Amino acid sequence: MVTLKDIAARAGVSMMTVSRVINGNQGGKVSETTAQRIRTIADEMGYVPNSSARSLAARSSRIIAAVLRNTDNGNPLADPYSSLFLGIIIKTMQQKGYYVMVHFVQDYSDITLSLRSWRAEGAIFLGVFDSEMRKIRNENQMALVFTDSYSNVRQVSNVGIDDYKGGALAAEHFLSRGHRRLAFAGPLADSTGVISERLAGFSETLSQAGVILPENQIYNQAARSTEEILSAIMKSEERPTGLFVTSDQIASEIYIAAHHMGIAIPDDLSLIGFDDFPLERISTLGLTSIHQDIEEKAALACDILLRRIADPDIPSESQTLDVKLIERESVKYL
Amino acid sequence: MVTLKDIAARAGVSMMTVSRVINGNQGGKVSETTAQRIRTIADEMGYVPNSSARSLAARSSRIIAAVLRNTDNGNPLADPYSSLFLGIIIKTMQQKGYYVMVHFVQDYSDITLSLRSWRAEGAIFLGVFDSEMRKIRNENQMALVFTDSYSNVRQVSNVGIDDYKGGALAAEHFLSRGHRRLAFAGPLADSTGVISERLAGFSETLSQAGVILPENQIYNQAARSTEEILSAIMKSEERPTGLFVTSDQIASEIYIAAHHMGIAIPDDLSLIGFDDFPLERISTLGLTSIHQDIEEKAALACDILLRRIADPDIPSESQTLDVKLIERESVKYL
DNA sequence: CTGAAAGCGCTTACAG
DNA sequence: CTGAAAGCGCTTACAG
Repeated sequence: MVTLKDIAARAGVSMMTVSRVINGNQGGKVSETTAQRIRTIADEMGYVPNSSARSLAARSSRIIAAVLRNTDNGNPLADPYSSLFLGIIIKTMQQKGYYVMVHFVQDYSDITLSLRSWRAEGAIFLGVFDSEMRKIRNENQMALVFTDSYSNVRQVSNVGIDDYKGGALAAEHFLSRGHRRLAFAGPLADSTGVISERLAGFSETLSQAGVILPENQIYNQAARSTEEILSAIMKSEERPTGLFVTSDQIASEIYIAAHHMGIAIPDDLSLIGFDDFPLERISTLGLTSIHQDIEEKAALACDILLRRIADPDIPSESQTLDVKLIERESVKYL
Repeated sequence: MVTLKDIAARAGVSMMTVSRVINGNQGGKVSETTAQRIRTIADEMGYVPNSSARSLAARSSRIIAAVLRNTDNGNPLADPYSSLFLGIIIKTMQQKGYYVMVHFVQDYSDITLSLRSWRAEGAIFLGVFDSEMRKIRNENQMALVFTDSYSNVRQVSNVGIDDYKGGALAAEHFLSRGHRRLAFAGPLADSTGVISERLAGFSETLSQAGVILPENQIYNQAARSTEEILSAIMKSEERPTGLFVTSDQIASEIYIAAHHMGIAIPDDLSLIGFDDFPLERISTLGLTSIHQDIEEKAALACDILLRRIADPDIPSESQTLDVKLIERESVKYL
């Protein structure tokens, strides 16, 4: 391995001069002539700085940790939403000269280790960490940004969307189309803020219009297959005419199961999804969905993180992005 | 930050003794009594080893680089296949005590930098790196494993599947069901070995049975929308009765576009996908598909990499996993 | 504009 | 079973 020392020897200068040139000669501290010469030599020798050494000496690692909740089935990246999000983070951070290490964490003790071992300068959390948030923040003084959190812990940066409004928009849309009997499906088991907010927005908006979302029309999609849910809906005494699901992913499965079972969407059952996931499939499907801007959300998370790294003293910052309903053809006029 | 030195001072021993205990007291070199005491103190003080320092001193980083080809649209993790694969790699490596850094690379020069800067002990490449493979191997003496490569470079480890056979199986299945006019769709632009092998296996097997796959029934899915392809197929003079696509992802889009356009699968058009992607959607769809075991493939890539890290002198090792056809209901008997 | 010294927090290699 | 010394490859902080 070529080191600064090797280059210094070859160039007949001190390591410091080489170091300054490699690091961009801050403030014109090295004459352009020597700088040029050193750059040429470094290139010739194929010099690549040793990040560990730099990290150790400068106490600055340029590492960002992306922390994902390890799901039971075992692959956090099986979820297209998380994958897309992570991809944007990696790309953005890389452009800014940071390295991204990805950590899947199961329980709390994993987290501190992940963050501290490499002296990560910042961390972005994907998934639900509400219950550990306070401890994470207290034990780790680096820049942290959470996503989609509904914890009440103060002094924590978070990027989320208006999930309640998303549910409300779905309800309003159904109501405006004349629907009065509705159903909801989502991964309730998570009991994450995100899902319960969407449900709350949906059911409360319905209530306000005098429409009740019956308890038995709230389906836990994590516990039952798509077919089971659909057939339960279709067999209901007071059969729902519309179904709101908490992701386009689920909506997609509903479409296919429906097609299979001879249920026409929207003729037999209207459907609203969530995410407006940027995929040809979703638009071809003609799925009406609550739009959230994943790109913007991820970019914002990076942005906040980078600002906190640059100045650790700025106050924590939480932002809630707006959502809107994208109307396509999956909701029928009654 | 708590350091070895702090612990040593508190315990009244040398740094070396602490170091040995922290690293698992290799070979019972420290008495269990002191070891116990040191562990307690380390826990109390919340000691987390500094990986940079360790990496620098031991010349062993315990970092694995996952290198993904940066796609034009910009997010390599928008592809569910890559995401799933990466997830398995991260999970597996983490279990073995390695850290995974993810790099998106555009052109060749990015790669060496990514690998060397942190002195990664190994790297797994996802995507097509055939043309740079030789240079990558020559310039980086760490353990490397490529995936789905069709380069003829020797002394390189690769994990792939029998893509040709996959195409052949699809052809045989169509033939056995009486199909004689067929079409193919995939991202030809890539001109990756993977896609052209699948095409070759498909078209050559057809040829051998006296069936020609016409040039104009080979669709470049990267250049045309799913609807365009479908309508081109349906408008053909000699209308194909079956379509083979190179991923379940594409098949999924075909289903939806077909549904939209009033084309029944398999009644109007039979369909075979590729991957047998582990998703409820695919099985609900009833898609007949060529199965490849992504879990096994990723695990194998990790396995080979770890063995090469453990012993750099073992010969490079390329493995080709088998594929099989999973029959569901998307191919009609003619 | 350039450099000598000290140190970041560990491990290796040796000595006892 | 334990430790003192040297060094990994850089940067910081200072001096000139």
